[in-house]
Amino acid sequence: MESVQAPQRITLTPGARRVLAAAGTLFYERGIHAVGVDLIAAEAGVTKKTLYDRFGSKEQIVVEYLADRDERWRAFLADHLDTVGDSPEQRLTAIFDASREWTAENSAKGCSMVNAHAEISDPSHPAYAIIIGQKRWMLDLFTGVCRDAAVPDPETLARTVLLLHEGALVAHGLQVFPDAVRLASEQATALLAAAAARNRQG
Amino acid sequence: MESVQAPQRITLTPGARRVLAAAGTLFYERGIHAVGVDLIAAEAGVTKKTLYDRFGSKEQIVVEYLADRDERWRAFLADHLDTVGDSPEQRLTAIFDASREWTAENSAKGCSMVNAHAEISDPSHPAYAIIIGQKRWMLDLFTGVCRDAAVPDPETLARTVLLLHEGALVAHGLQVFPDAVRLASEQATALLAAAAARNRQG
DNA sequence: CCGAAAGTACACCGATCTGTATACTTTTGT
DNA sequence: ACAAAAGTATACAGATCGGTGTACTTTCGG
Repeated sequence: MESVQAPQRITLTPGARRVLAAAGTLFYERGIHAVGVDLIAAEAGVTKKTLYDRFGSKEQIVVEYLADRDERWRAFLADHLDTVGDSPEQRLTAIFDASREWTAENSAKGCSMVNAHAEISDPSHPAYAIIIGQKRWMLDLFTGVCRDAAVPDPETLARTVLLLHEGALVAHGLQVFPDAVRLASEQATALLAAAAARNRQG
Repeated sequence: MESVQAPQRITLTPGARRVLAAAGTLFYERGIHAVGVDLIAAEAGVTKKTLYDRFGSKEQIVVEYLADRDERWRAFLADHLDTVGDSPEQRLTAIFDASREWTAENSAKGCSMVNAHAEISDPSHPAYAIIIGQKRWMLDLFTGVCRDAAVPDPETLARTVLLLHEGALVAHGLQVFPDAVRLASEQATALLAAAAARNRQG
């Protein structure tokens, strides 16, 4: 079943692909409102005409930017999950390992969804659904892992793991201390192990 | 001792105070780059001349906005800490209680520092020091609490508590699930208690 | 081989952006 | 009482914003 508010996507011609790549870097590094369409077009080596023929509006570029990043993150994560076994411990570790790689390569300034949310005030903006959707999806993912583990309250554990994960992205982006995602990983797996042990004894 | 990079502050005349109040609301709710000086002046009931006579530039308004919010948060937190005893458990709970109140009243869209960071690319921007400074200060605060508690590794525990705290602000701002700060509070205090118990036994 | 799709080059539009200038009035501390 | 500080009203400047229009060229699958 599709999401209730699936955003409208466009077909990506070669030029559109370069626009999306340029917009992705610029939006993430400088912020959405700080980047103009002229700069995006110039950076992509494309005329503004082409840009508007493909995307129609700057808002649509923003939507494609977030949807594309969301898509790539989920694929990246799926690849990592495919390499490990079915045990909850292994899967949880794999998720955080993926996050660690991803942040090192693509998210030095923190989570693009959180950052985009800071610049969008209107909840009816089509990008809103993507942002909230990814966080809910991550929570559901953690919840599935925790349910598979034999723990007393998988929903609460999953929420706690999400807090650690989101906190780590922030701490990494603001460079509060080194290797925040690794710490989050260790603490999350420790919580899972402790909850499982507690359940076996109680 | 003062911070190495203390930002330049201005004297707040009545007009400047209204500008700062208006800018605070607008910047937080709509984002910094999305708000123009004309709107700030109009909302403050002040002419643009007055605005520029007091602040000199929009960038300086941004600096004052963040410095003021940082100042008010620290004062708010100090008030809460004054009402409780010296025990680490009480102080940690007081910090999260303050956060819960603060987010409910002033931070429905997440942490203003994190949100501002999303819009500022230049690390030499005077606002940068304020943003990073607050997070480091929060980490130091948590570290102090954990050191006072008899736990094996207070620095790591403090970092973990910071992750829970920052994660909660994000989860609250994006409304991933209800009462995220309360969950973070419960989990943080549980971690502190567990670490203290482990230390007494080992 | 040909037509449609995709692209280039470039001029242009109205709105909005940060910031300034001029001339005058109100508030306030001593 | 008086001068300095703080304020109003308003017009303006130059740059940039998102977005459009026209005329021409390139690419490529059936």
